[in-house]
Amino acid sequence: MSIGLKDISNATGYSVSTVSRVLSNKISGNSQSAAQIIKAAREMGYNSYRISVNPENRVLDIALITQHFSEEFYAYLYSSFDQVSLNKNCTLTIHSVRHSKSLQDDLSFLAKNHDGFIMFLPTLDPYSYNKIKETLENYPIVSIAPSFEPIFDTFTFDSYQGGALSAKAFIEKGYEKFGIIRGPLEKWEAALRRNGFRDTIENAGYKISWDYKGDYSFEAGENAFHSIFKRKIKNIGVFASNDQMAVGFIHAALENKKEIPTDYAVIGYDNILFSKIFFPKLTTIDTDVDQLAEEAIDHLIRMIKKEVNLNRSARKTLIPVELIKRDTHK
Amino acid sequence: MSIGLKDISNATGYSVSTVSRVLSNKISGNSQSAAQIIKAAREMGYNSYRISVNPENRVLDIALITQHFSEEFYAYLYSSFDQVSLNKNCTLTIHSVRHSKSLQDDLSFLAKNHDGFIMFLPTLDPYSYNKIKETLENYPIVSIAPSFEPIFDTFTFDSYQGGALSAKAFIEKGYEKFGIIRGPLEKWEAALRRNGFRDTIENAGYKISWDYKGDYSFEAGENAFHSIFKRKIKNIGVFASNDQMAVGFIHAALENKKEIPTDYAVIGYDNILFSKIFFPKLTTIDTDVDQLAEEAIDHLIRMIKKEVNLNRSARKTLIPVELIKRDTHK
DNA sequence: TATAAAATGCAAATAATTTGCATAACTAAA
DNA sequence: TTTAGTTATGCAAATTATTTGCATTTTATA
Repeated sequence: MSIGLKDISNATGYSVSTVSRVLSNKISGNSQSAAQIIKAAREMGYNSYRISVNPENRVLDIALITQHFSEEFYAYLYSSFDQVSLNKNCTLTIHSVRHSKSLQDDLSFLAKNHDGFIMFLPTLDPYSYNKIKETLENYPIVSIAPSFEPIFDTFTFDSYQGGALSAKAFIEKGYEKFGIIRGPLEKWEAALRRNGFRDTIENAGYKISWDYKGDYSFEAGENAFHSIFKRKIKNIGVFASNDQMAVGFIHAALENKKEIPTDYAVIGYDNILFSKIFFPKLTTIDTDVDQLAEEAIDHLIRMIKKEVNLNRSARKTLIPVELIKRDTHK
Repeated sequence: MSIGLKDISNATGYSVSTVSRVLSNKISGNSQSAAQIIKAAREMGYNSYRISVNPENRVLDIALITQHFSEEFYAYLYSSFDQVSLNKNCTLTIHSVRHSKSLQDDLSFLAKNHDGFIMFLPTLDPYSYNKIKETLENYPIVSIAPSFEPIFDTFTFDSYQGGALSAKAFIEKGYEKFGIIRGPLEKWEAALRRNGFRDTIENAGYKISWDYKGDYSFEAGENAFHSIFKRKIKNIGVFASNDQMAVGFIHAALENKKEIPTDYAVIGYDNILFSKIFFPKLTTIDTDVDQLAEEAIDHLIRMIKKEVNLNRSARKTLIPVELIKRDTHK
């Protein structure tokens, strides 16, 4: 049922005529009441274009809910989703809730103007996720943020596999000492990368002899080098949980006249643009954002078309990752 | 005047009853007519929430019209505009028209759902800009793309000043030989950066002894080095039109055992994240995207509130840039 | 080509919005 | 505090928009 003046009248307590006059600007507006009515109209989705038409015939409006950060990854993400949604005949709009004052309200509003959400909110806590699920019951949502227990159907990269691939690459080349520069473990994907690496090393009968707790920053990589340098460990395979830390590590190593990969072999994670530019070129784990976008949007469309049962419990789909062999290991 | 079934009926040739039935899903939909009607409804903005209410009392909906590319710069741009629009009590949504089949149609549609546009379409030709201006007559639009002759009120970085600052930095440090790695000159800002650099060099009584035509890519920077290396020029101040080329140049120089800044001093442009990470740390021109966003949105809001006369000819505002002195010159 | 199912348009019925008018609330000046 | 002028509000009537019953046409399928 679509929202009319009567609904806004009920919600605000003003008569239908007043609501009408405010909304057609026939009243200059005691700013009090006018603002109140306008706000309600907007929030309730007065006149919003979301017809009860079969989605089969329609261009779907999809919202990518994210938190904008000034990182290359976000540009990749938006670019991929843009391309894919075009191919699927959807219109994609991007909304940041990074500075949102009330996530519930913002999402409710967006839900009225879109057919479904792709959500990338990696820093959101499970409580808030559940709140969203309650508020937007049965609304089509796909999450692409790594999480332990998914609240919504989730598509995310196989971080465990990424760690395992790195370990395998070192083992195959005959390394016998292994180190890791971890990401912040409260981030689920950082824990997975570490576990994948560690389990594979240990299954092969080795162990991790050096473990540095980083925070994904370039500086953490530099500090990691100084830590390992002090301990005079050498000829070791180092798995960095992201490329920034890997680059920071190598940077500091080069400043200290060390050789890469002779003294320290390094594998990073993310395959950022600079990883192939950096000297030496970085061996790293590549994530195929296009594939992620493709699968996430496919699934969301099926949800919108009610081809997926929204009442079953949420499941998680892992997108495989790949090792790109370059010049910092071997 | 708001759009009703009658208007859609007129536009499509179907009776009001048919339109009504299609739009309320009472007809399964001969896909032909149904699709036609639904499309028209969407395009004409049936039921779209854009009330003729005084913008004073309202949250403004602003669209950032862009072309998504996987470059760090876009992440910066979105992040800045997101933050600023929040402070100004606006809702910002981001729309890519990179793969748009009909720019006119897409923009017309967006215009019905937003109060104004921030446009960043640096690759668009003047003809298309003029087309947009015609189609969306009197609709509030601010452009932030560099252009020679602005069609819309434009806020853009002072690229000429950037080139001039680089030249001055070299001259002050006593350099007497100067080179430039140009961006593609069909890009207006690349021409400006070059002109600013050249004019300043020539006004000081010197001349540019080496000029390489690049395309903003890392590889162009590498090739630029090989070109200058063959010609055995040394002790020269090289201004690269962007950081990627600067980094490419330095990268190739280091591979060939040259010293930076001793053999070649380099100044880049953009201050990308990696410019301070790269070894040696890159001297570069910094652009304050937050300031750009702030001024562009301020102006757009004034346009929406009709505090700016939309009929006067478009003007261009230049946002100053700044030289960040690091380790690749001196 | 026959036949059933779906789509369409007209006009009537219903629903939503706007407006005239009377009254209430507020504002500014005496 | 009073008062005149302005603006806001609600009721009910008027207008406008949308939906629906019914007869007819078109389309799809055997």
